[in-house]
Parts: sequence; C-alpha cells; structure tokens
Amino acid sequence: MPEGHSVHRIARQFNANFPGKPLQVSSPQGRFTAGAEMLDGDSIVEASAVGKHLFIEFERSEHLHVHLGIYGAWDFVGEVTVDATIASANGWMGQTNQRGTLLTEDEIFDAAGENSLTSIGAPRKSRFRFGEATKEMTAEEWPPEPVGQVRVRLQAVDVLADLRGPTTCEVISASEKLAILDRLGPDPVTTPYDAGLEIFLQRAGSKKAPIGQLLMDQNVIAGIGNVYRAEILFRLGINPYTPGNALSKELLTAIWDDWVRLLPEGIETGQMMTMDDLSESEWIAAMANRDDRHWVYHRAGKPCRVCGTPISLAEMQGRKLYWCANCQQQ
DNA sequence: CATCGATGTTGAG
DNA sequence: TCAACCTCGATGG
Repeated sequence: MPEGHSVHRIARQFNANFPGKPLQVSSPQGRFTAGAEMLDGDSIVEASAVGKHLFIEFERSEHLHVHLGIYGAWDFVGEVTVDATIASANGWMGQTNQRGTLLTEDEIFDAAGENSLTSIGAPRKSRFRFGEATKEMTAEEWPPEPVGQVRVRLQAVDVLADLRGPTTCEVISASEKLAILDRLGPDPVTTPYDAGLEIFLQRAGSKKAPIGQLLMDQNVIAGIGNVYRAEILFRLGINPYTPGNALSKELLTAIWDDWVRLLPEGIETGQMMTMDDLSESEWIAAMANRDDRHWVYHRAGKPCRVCGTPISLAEMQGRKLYWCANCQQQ
C-alpha cells in the first residue's frame, strides 16, 4: 500500500537511527538466510528511496534492496526517533494539547501509551508496544521476540527494524542498483524539477496508453500508486481513459506539478491527504476515516464531493479505478 | 472460523 | 489477461 511517500519515510527513519551502528542481521522467518549472512556484522552508511524502491547501503558496499509490494511493512523498535512526521503517520497528527497547539514529542511519547507508533508500510498495526521498547529496556526485554513472519531483522544495540511481507528483499551490488534507477521514471524528491518534467513529458506524452495506466507505470513516473493515481486525475479534471499522447503539454505538466506537491506533503504527514482547504469538521472526519481524505478513491457510488455525480468504478490493468465521469472530462 | 481484499509487480500463457 | 507472490485486517458466518 505503500505508495512512494511511505518508502521515503522509511528511508528517513533508517537514516535517523541506524547509520554507523554494527548490526546483527538475521532472517527469523528463514527465507532470507543467505542474504542476512552477507550483511551480518556490517553497518549502514545511508538509506535512500526512489519511487517505491528502498536501498540501504552498507559499509562493505553491498546494498539491501527492498520493495514492499502490496503487503509489506517495516516495524521500528527501540530508540526510535519520534518526530512530528512519525507521530502523524500513526494517527497523532492534528491532535492538540490543552494549549491548543500540536502535541510535543514528549506528549506524543506519553499519549502513545499502548498504541503502536512506528510501523511504516502497509496499513496495519505495529506488532510492538511503544512503551516497552523505549522506556528503560532490560536485558530480558531486549531484543523483543519477532512477531509474525519477519523476513529480515536489522538489529543494533539500541534499535531494530523488522521487515515483513516484501515482494522484493535482496542484496545487490552498486551496479545492479544503478540499473534499477536507470529504468525508473522520475521521482520528484530525487529528480530535479526540470529534468523530471522533461522525462515525464517524453514518456507519458508519447504513448497512446490511457493516462490512468501511465501514472501507474513506474518507468513513466515513480512512486504513484492507486490512491494518488485516482486523486491526481480528479484534482486536474482528467479522464483516466484519455491517451497520454492526447493530453496537452500543459495538462501533463500539471500532473507532474501535482505530484511534485503531493509527494513531499505525504512524506511530511505520513498520510495521503489529497484534499485541500478542509473545514475543521472535514479535517476531523478525514483524520478519523481514510475514505474522508480523498476525492474519489474508495468512494464508488458515493456522490462526488464537487458535483454529486456517483463516483464511477472500473477495472484498469487489474486495479480498481475511481473517477467522477462529470468532473473529469479533459 | 473461513474467506476476501489491499496504497504492487512479475512472468507465464 | 491472469495467477502467483505474501501478509494480515476486515468481513461474514
């Protein structure tokens, strides 16, 4: 589920808490034993994200390449940095204290209590309780037993990360990493604006495939998934079935511009909040319910928020496609 | 309890 | 086009 913003958040979390620390690397599940042995004892130089791909560079110059697919998620446990972005991803965003200001980091720690805090990826609860991992861990409590199917555990002295459910988890070389980056379309966070726009215009504007399909093609533009696809097209009034080569340069540029805007917002907030200028009641509803954060995604049959027309639903390339047939006619 | 479906991608047919 | 991959929350009995 993780679209591009989640993967950038994971890279950020690794960079905040892991680089330079010697790691015990294991595969509790047993399906990544050989790879774990290659990395065991090494330490992380830096993590990076491009599109939905995560790369973790190790001192011995090997790279752990992870793609979460549709189920994957990382759990971070231990001395985990909790900044506003992490807190927001776990539902604390928008909550205020008695002074009416956003919760401070300490208040989030306290408020978290028994709630999960640091699972990033597929929308599911963390397998660990925040308190037990951060408050004066004893030798018996650390490290916590893996819960569920953990493909790989990266464990430092004071923090660990568990990966479950990835579609890809492999050790690759620098050149193999470059080959992946080479074919990926532009990611607004890692590609300069002008260069990214040029590649997108060329790859999307030259194809007769419907734009709804092109936005899901990671070689055309990187990091967009089913939610952002539906939402961006609605925001710009574009029909998902319009061929890429039938769209004006201005509209294609508007798509790139919208992704340039939405991706950093998603990274900062941890949420795919694709509606703007919400009233207070709309904001509260959106924080409580995913479906209230979107214009059309997951709203088949419900009235369009703009014109009231029932939202359409169809299959495109085996994925659910949502759009408003009235608002999206470009 | 069983079954379904999901913010994804690959490869077989 | 479709099954397979892989995990687990939601849904329905």
